[in-house]
This record gives sequence, structure tokens and C-alpha cells, in this order.
Amino acid sequence: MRKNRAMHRVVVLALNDVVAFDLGVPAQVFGSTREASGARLYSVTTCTADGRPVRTTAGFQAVPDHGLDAVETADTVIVPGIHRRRSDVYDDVVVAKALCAARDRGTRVMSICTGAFVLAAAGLLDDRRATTHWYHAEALRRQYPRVKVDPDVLFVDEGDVLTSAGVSAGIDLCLHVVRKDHGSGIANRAARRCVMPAWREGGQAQYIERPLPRASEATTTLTREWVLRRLGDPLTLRALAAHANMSVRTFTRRFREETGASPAQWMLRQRIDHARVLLETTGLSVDQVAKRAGLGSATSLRQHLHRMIGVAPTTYRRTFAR
DNA sequence: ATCGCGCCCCGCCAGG
DNA sequence: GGCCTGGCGGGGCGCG
Repeated sequence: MRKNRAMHRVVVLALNDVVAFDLGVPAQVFGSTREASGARLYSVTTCTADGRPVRTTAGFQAVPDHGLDAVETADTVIVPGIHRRRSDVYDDVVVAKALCAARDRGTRVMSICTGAFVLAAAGLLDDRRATTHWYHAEALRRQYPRVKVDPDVLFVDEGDVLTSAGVSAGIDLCLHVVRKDHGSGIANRAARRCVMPAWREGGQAQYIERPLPRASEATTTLTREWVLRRLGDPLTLRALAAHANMSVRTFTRRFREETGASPAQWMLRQRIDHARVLLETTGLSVDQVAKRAGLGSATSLRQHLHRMIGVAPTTYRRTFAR
């Protein structure tokens, strides 16, 4: 993977009428990503197509340090969202060429929100799965029929090309990338610095998981916190419902409404993440890790890890151990 | 590798 | 009549 080479160079390509929020996201997330020693793992540079300032959707202008030449030396290029009606350059040929050349060099190409239109215009999404802001999903499908648009997820990882849904889903995608590059421990710490939940699952429906909990009591939040403190214990759905003072049926329903996942799915996900951190940061045997994470046996851990990230526990440990 | 068992998920519906 | 609840049951999945 991308570990232990020179600092990974992230370049944000801001086109005219860039979404101001998206523009700041990569710098915030990748800039918050540190090694245990405190050393930065990514550098983040912002550039524009011609090196000159661009308008943002917030009304102010963004003054870049570079032009398209910055893309040539990038390890990762990120295209933030643009205001589709106003922006005149989202299908600019020069930009498209630069992005394609980058991809062909092995540079990771990502988009946030309507930045997907820029990638699509460059042909980078042809015959690939991709997502964008739910409001623009239909337009993307219509305008670029070869793109397999999935409007119901927070982000799509196609390996060298990654797209994310609207605005805040860009944070989820950036964290996902950090997790892939450096493991869960570092990604979780970066999330914490950003005061973000460590993850919302990429496959999660865009309209679910509102950041604001509803009328404080009738919620599953407290139970989720309770579960996180005892992941190593065997926990049944019945027990969770009891803790929340709800019937199993109502609890299941609420849980899905509030998290987008079923209780067991969510808990499995938490357990895998805990196991990943244990693999990264301790010398515990695979079986001990499985036990502590509540996954039962090494076999079970092996299976899940393989299904979710495609590697065996010891391989994972070798990749990320510090 | 297969199978059986138990737990889970969720549509359905009756009842409040 | 709309809304929420919670029990039921079939189909599904993970685990041993």
C-alpha cells in the first residue's frame, strides 16, 4: 500500500463555482491525519485550472497556489463539487486531459458531490459505479449514460477512481481513504480530530443518519454507546432492546431508521473495526483479538476481514503494525 | 464441504 | 382515519 514513502501528495482541483464546503474538506481530513508521533502523513495543495482565483458558491474567491501542473505530481487528485448551472468549466477539455493522464499514471482520482460530473465528462467513470449528490443523481445518469450511478450510497470505491455523495459525504470518503492507506487506528484518530463519527458505512443510504438525534429519549444512541463499551461480550438483539427499553421489533425499526443498518450489521462493523485496531496496535494473537472484539473465533474474524477488506488478519497486521 | 440450528431481519397486521 | 407499537412467521445467514 501507500505506507512509508514520501508524504502522500493530495491535490485539490478547484474549478469555477466550487462548493466552498467541499473545498475545505480534504485539507481538514488529510491535514488531521497524523502518525502517533504527530507527523503529518499527507500534504494538501489546492490548485485551479489556470492558477488564477476561482469563485466559490459561498461568494468569496479562492486563491490557489498552483495551476494544473500540480496535478502532474499528485498521488491523489480530488475534485470538489461545482455549481452545475453556473460553472462553465466542468467539462473543460484541458482539465479532462489532465485528469485522465493522472489516472493513467496511477494517481488516485476522487470527487466530492457534483465533482463527479467533472470525472464523468473526462470519461473516467465510463462503465464504472459512481455516486454524486442525490439531487443530481438523475441528471448524471441522463447526461452520462455509461456511468453506473448509485444514488443511495455515501461513496463508491472503484480502486483508482472514487466518488462521494453530497457535501459531508466527502468527509466519509476521505476518512475511508485514510483507513485504506494507514489503517483504522490512524483513521479513527483523524476522525476524532475532525469531531466526526469514525465512519458511516459507504453503502449507507444518503438520506439516513441525520446528524441531529430526534427528541432526546426515544433513541438508540445511548444503547449504541453502551454496546461500544462491551463489544467483547456476547450481545443479543434482545439484550440491546432491553437496554433501550423497547420491544425487539421497535428497537430494530428505530435502529435502522437512525443508523441505516440493522443492529447486527452495525455491531459486526464495530467489532471488525475494534479488531483492526487491536491487530494494528497490540501483539495479541489473532484468536485473542477475535475474542476481545466479540467475534468468537479466529476463523470468524478471518472470514469477516476477508469479506470486508480482502486481506487476512496477519497480512493486515503486517501492513499497518507500528 | 455440508448440514442443522439458532438468531436476525423485516413485511404484515392487529390492536391501542 | 392516521400513526405508532409489538408479536408473528418465513426466509436468510452465520456458526459450530
